[in-house]
Formats: sequence, structure tokens, C-alpha cells
Amino acid sequence: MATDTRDRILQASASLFQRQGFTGTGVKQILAEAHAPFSSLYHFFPGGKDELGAETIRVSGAMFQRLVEAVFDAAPDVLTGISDCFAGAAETLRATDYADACPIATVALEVASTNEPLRLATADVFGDWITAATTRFTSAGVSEARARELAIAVVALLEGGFLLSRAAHSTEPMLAAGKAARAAVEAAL
Amino acid sequence: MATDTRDRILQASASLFQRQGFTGTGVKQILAEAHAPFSSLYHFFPGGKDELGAETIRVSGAMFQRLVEAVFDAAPDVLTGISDCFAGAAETLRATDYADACPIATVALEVASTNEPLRLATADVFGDWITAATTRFTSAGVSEARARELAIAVVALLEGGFLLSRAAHSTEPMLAAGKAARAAVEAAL
DNA sequence: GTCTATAGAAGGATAGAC
DNA sequence: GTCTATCCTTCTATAGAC
Repeated sequence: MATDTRDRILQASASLFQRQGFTGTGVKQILAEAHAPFSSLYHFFPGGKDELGAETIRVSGAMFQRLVEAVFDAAPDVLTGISDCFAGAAETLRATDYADACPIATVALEVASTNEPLRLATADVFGDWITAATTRFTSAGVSEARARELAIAVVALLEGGFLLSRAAHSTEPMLAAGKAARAAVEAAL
Repeated sequence: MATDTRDRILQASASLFQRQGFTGTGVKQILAEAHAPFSSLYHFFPGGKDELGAETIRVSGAMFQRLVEAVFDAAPDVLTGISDCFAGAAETLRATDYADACPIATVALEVASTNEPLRLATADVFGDWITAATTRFTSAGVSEARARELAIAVVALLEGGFLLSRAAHSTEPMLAAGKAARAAVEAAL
């Protein structure tokens, strides 16, 4: 079909941006990985690499959020949900040789001071994550005032855990971040 | 003099890598910014861009560590030191339009799955930071067992705060991360 | 929607004179 | 240690036929 060429391109770019970053990935490589003709890039994304980048950030950011929400929904309570998230992230890192981590962090740092449209896309995604976590903590009994701060801290711990674990090729940082996140939530309940 | 050409190259590459990342920065741009002749790159760094990258990571990582240690040394106690660090990072971010953040995080994510020598350099730097923080927490009265976990969590919060604040162009994430870090240290004392 | 071909710029790296 | 010139590759993007 015609339209899942677009999906394959997005899937390939999400995977490559995650491991190689935005500037480190060429559009030719993306299209080759997606088994898509070169000209389809500019057909589906007239804005070229930048438009593809923005769309990839939004799509993969939303997908990651759904993944995390599913882990929380499957857990009996919020504290278990937190522990499961970080433990799951650690296990995924280990299983993928520390490649499969946050889908947008690398790109977010690359573009933060160099590409304003892409920076805004990453800001939107992180904002959505924080809003979702805030709602979840509020529902669990955390006061409105503390819930947002707590949500930011938990996302920061997750991102810091991804960074340190990928650099060290060890699950230790992600697991330590998870313990700290759980303790922070517990103290706020 | 001959040797501070080398220093200027390192200083320029540190600044550019921090804002644009490793793959996003060209060697020609580095040399131009350093007001150094093009050929001096391969004179001082025979291994080319990779060798320059590794050296830049180690040098700027050590410099950042000294900066943080100085903030801690100037504070009356560890809790104040933590608060001052995160508040100082937030203020620096704001004052530099969210450009001046962790000197190696962007590069660390870029190279984590693509360039093993550079990945090792970032792992060494993060390892040094964690070791230093562990020692500091132990001296402040935290048990040996918990000090390392706590140190990892604090570094993760700092890195997560840098990421989220740069993406959002707001100090809110860094300040929330700082409050969480202070609470975590306080609970361990 | 897809094909081939190619423009035009930027990337890293090297040669050889001085 | 520094100079200029240049090689070769890769990059993004476009043109025009089908």
C-alpha cells in the first residue's frame, strides 16, 4: 500500500535517531532501512529531514508514553508501577546492548540550541509525559502542589538513568534511579 | 606559543560539542573558532576528530567536576551544597539561553552505541563524578551502602534536569530536580 | 508514487612546500 | 608548526522521465 511507506519511514527514522541521533543519521540511510524509495521522503515529508524529524519525535514520544502507561496500568499500585518502569527500562537496556533507551533524548540535546522547530517538538513530548505523570500521582493521593514537581523529578531520574546506563553499559544507574524515584513517590503519598 | 594552540582547540571543541554535539560539529568549524590553523588539528591530535573528541570529553568533564566541587566546598553543609549546585545550574541555563549545560551529555548519547572509544571516555567521566559524590556523601554521614546509590541518583537528577530544562527553555525542571535531590540526600543522612 | 541522475555544499583527511 | 591546495566521501535536496 501507499501509506504504510510513510509508516515504515517513520519507524526507521525513530530507530536510527534513537541510536545515532539526528545529525548522525543520513536520510539515505533512513530510506534504505525503511525499504522505501528515496523520492518518497520528499513526497511524504515536503519539509525534508526537519519535517521528518519533528514527526518522528512526536510519534515515537507518544508511543513511548503509551508503553509506560501500560506498565502503570498493569501494576497494582503506583509504587509498584514506578519500580516496574525502571526495572523494565533496565532490562530492555541490557537486552539490547544499551541501545534501546529514550526515543528522543539524544535528538533533544542535539537540537536544543540549534533547531527551534525540533526543540519545540521535544518540549511538547516531555511536557505530555510530565502532565500524564502528574495526573497519575494526583489520582494516587499526592497533593496537586507536589504532584507536578514529583512528576518532573521522576522523568528526570528516568532520563538520567538512561544516560548513565548507556554510557556505562550497566544497569546499575537505572536501578539506582528507580530506587530514588520510588522513595520520592512514597514520601509524597 | 605553540602549546596553547592545543588548548584553544580543546576549548573551542568543548564549547561546540556542548551546544551542537559531536556529529553536528565539523572539524573546520572547531579550528576556525579556535583561530588555529587547520593543519594543527592533525599535528596535536594525530587520531583526528575521534582523538580530539575523547580528549575534549575528559578535559571538559574534569573541569565541570572541579566547578561542582568548588560549589560544595563553599557551602556550609552538604544539603546546602546540593541546593546551590542545582540553583546555580538553573541560573546558568537561564543566563545562557539554555545552552550552557552538561559539557558531555549530548556527546555521550550520540556515541553510546556508535563509537566505543568515545563511549568509554564518557563512562570514565561519569564514573569519576559518581565516585566523587559518593565520597562526599560518605563524609557527610551517609552509610557506605547507600552513598553510591545516592550519588548516582543525584547525578541522574542533574542530567535529567539539564535535558528537560534545555528542551523546555525553563528552569522549572532543574529546580524540581534540585528539590528532589536535596530531599533524597536529607533522607539518607 | 516511483525511477535515475545529479547538483551543490559540507564532511574528514592528506600531501608537500616552507 | 604552519601554509595552501586538494582528494574523496557523504550529505541534503532537486530535476525530469515514467
